[in-house]
Amino acid sequence: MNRDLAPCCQEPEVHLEAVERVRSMLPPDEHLYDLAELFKLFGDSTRLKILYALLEGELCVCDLAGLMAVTQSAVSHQLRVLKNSKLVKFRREGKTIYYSLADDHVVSILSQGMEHIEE
Amino acid sequence: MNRDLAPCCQEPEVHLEAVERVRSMLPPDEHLYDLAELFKLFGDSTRLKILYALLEGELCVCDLAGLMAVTQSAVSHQLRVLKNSKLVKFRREGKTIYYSLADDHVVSILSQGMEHIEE
DNA sequence: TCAATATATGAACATTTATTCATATGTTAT
DNA sequence: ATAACATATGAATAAATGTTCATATATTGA
Repeated sequence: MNRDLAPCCQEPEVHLEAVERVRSMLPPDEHLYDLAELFKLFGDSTRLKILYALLEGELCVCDLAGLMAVTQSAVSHQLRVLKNSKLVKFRREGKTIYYSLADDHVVSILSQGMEHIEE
Repeated sequence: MNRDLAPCCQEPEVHLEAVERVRSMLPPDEHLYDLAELFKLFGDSTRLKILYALLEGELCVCDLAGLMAVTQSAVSHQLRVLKNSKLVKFRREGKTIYYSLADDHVVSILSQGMEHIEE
């Protein structure tokens, strides 16, 4: 890693001030990495559909699979991803497992994104 | 919630009501697909860093490359992605090309995500 | 116990995606 | 026109990711 690399290719002085200001305000790399991981979760239409479906309330795996015309296995795999990331939670009732949203932020993130789309 | 009901897989009638309600409220597939594409843009730490850097104002490609210790080529490729998606815009000044955010929504989407991370 | 049902999971496969390298394009100054 | 510089881009490579298939686990009821 070249931390003290010249800001601008051959004439460092030029944008040095702006670059240093930006550098000091950038979130730490670790945060950026986590944030990317979060957005990645929303970056798949299967997972998005699951999240949107769960906005209305809890649903079981079969409900979700039927709703979105996707294999039970595919839904299950994606639910695991969402579960591991603490975006959904679940409760068991006999053989059935009901999933629901675990985090209010999900709603606001979805809304912000959709607002942008609907322009 | 009145979930004192039987499993769904083999007896579709059971959660049928809930499923139908959800189905009627789901955004159209095309929207979901577009939304996934949007979030995918935020789902890479290189692109995230570019967007965060541009929050402070316009920067040229070399500024960005230097700032984030990444190849000029890599930055350029990602800038093209962001440009094609209308998240950044650019202006030319001689040999230098300055990039800046093209959309206010970028800020709010980033904020929402970061809020979630910082818990 | 065994069969049936709901869900989870591992492995394989196909697809997407980000980076690198080499080179091309476009701009300016000489 | 040529050299130098800033940026863009195509091809290749490697890594990550989503789905499918087959099978495993867990729960219930006979």
